[in-house]
Amino acid sequence: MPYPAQINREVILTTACELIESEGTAQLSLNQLAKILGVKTPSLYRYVDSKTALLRAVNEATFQGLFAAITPHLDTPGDAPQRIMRIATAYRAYAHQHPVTYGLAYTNTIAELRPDPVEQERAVIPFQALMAEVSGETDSLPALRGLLALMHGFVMLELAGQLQRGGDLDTAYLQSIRAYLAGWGK
Amino acid sequence: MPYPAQINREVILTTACELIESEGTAQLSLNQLAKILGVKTPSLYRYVDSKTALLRAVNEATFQGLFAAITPHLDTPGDAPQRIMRIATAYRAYAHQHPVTYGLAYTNTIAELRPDPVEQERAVIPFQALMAEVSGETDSLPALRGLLALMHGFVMLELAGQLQRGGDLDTAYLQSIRAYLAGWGK
DNA sequence: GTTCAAGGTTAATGATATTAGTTTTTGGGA
DNA sequence: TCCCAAAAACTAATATCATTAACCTTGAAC
Repeated sequence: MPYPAQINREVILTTACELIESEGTAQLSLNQLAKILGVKTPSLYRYVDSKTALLRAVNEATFQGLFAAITPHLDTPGDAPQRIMRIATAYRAYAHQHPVTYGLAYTNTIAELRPDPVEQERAVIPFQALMAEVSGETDSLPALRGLLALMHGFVMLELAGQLQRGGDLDTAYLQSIRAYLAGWGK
Repeated sequence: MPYPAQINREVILTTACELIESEGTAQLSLNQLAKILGVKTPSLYRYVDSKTALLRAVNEATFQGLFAAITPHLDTPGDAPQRIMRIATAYRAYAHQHPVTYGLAYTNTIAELRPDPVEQERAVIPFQALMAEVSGETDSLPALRGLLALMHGFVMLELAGQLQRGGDLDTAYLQSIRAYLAGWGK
């Protein structure tokens, strides 16, 4: 391997994530990214097809991180609602730890930035089995979708600064999910 | 009034909305916008401070449109859950009719594009009173937040192409909200 | 030491938002 | 009727992007 590489795809991706998280998505330019990595801008194109492809990779990493954060809570002690509450808590915690990249990943305005939706849906199947314990098998898919919607929607409204009228958001989140599960349990 | 204006802020805004909705947010450039309006790009700056300000105005219009679409259902016949279901249906319908601008409005990745959050929260107060009929006064704020989260989250996941495993999304949406309301009603 | 290909650089292109300075238009006052 | 002031447009220029093409640089293998 002549000419040892100064950078690689991995470091580009993690640096991009950090940069986005600290400066905001709009501030991410390949110029700035290259400067931080100590390299000229066109060099990045040896590892990344385009800025769009880079952002899509960032989004894929976000989803992987998110699922890595919540999956361990699938097989924990307690009944289904208890485990779902733990998953919901971990879900929100992850979003709070990575607010900008989380928001970017779930931003639908640019279709090219979306990871493969089929892959996405597949990762969620184990959670459907858990939800089935609450809603019954028949309704497990719509029940899961509502749960995902509730978690995602709450977190997004929070991150968008739209839940600022006071009150404890932690308990509001848990209360809402508990109510949702109770409603399906009937 | 010397030199009658060829454009005005209003037509810039509506054209921008149309352009975003038809071509996607990323495709909106001031050049293209100016060309459609039959004017050179710098002329836009007489009416709009910056592209960011224009997008914020688009978002404000989106929120106004959304609330205009759901508010009429506040005072309709039936009990509170029935009225909330009508509101939820109208909410989702609006998002489906304006998918791109709805997504843009709720995209938190760029803080400068957000309309005044205080204003936002104020607009939602009448709905809290309705929610109180289901949850009781004490819990009306968290219960409302969960409802908004559920509606918004569901719609966003839909628009982001993340609910593609089949099944009837219309009934999944309504079922989930019904379950949520039932859970609070206990 | 020559070769060769991976990795990096320089230079250039076209699009972008934005600003400064200039020109065009026209209604109201002379 | 003519002029003029100011509103509203325009031209020109700048800086920053992402991206591409063409050219160097390195160092391991022969």
